[in-house]
Amino acid sequence: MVSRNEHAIRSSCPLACALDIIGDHWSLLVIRDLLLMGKHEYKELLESDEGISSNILSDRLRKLQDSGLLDVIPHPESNKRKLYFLTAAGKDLIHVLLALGRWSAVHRSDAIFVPEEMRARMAKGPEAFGKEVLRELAAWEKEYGV
Amino acid sequence: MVSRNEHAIRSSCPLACALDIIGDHWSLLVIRDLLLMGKHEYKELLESDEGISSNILSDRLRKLQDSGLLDVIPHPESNKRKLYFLTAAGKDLIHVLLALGRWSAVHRSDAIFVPEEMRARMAKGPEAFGKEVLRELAAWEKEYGV
DNA sequence: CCGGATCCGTTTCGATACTG
DNA sequence: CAGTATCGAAACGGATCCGG
Repeated sequence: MVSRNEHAIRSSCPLACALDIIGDHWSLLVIRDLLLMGKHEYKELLESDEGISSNILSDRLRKLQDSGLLDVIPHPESNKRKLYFLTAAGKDLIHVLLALGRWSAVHRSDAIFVPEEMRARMAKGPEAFGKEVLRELAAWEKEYGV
Repeated sequence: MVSRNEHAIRSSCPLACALDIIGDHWSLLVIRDLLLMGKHEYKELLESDEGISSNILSDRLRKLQDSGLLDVIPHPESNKRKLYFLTAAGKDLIHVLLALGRWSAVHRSDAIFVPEEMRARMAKGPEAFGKEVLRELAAWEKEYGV
C-alpha cells in the first residue's frame, strides 16, 4: 500500500488539496479517463496508454475517494466489479482539463494528453465540448442508476 | 541533482509534457509564484509558504527552462543574481491556473492555493483577473527590459 | 551574501508477482 | 478481475559546502 495516512497529513498543511490531486501525474490521468474517455471500471482505467500500474491505480482511486471527488458503486452485472463515477466536484474539474487541453493543443502539439480528434474539438469550442462531455457522462449515470 | 536526463526520456513517451509540468506539485507552485505572485528571483521562490528546498527548486527551474516555459536573464542590479520570467507559453498557463483557482475556491474553500483576496478576485472575474495579472507581468518585464 | 551543487538519510513511487 | 505485498529505484528534504 502506498502510505494511507499521508493524505491526512497533507490536508492540514496550507498546500491545497487541489495540488495533491492536480499536481499529480496519475490522478490527473485517472480523472481524464473518467471524465473524457468514458471509462468507469478498474480494468478500463488500467488499460490506458500511459500504463498505470495496479497498485498506483488503486492508491489514486482511494485518494480521489478520500477527497470526495469519486464515488464508487457496485457494478450491476457483478458483485465483484465496481463502477467509478466522479462526484459533482470531480466533474467540475472539466474546466481545468479543458484549459489544460487547450494549452497543450496550442503549445505542445507534439504531446498527447487526449486523442487527436478530441483535442481538435476541445480547442475549437471548449465550452460546447465540455457540455457535451458532461451530457455523455449523465447518460452513463442514468444507465447505471447512479 | 535530481535526475537530469529524465526529462528527455519522458518527452519521448506519449505522456504529454503538459503532465510533466502540471502534474507536478512543485512546478505548479513555481509557476503560480512567477505568474500570480510577482516573484522573479530564486530567493523569493525559495521563500514561498510551502517551503520548497533549494535543490528541488533549482531542479524545477531547470526543467521549466528545458521545456521552454521559462526564461532566465541576468539581474540588472547584480551579476550574481538572476531573474526568472515565464515565456509566452508559460504565461499562457494563466488559463489553467485560473480554472484551478476557481475550482478550488468553489470546492476546496479550506485549502489555500492562492491568497484569500486573490482567490476572491479570481472567482468573481477570472478573465479580468487574468488580464490584470498579465498586465502586471508586462510592466515588470518592461521595467527590467526583458 | 546569492545562486546553486552535493551528499545523505528517509519517504514515496512503481513494476512485477501474487492472492482471494 | 480487483486489488495487495514486495522490494528496488527514484524523489524528497535538510544540511552543508562552494564559487563569484
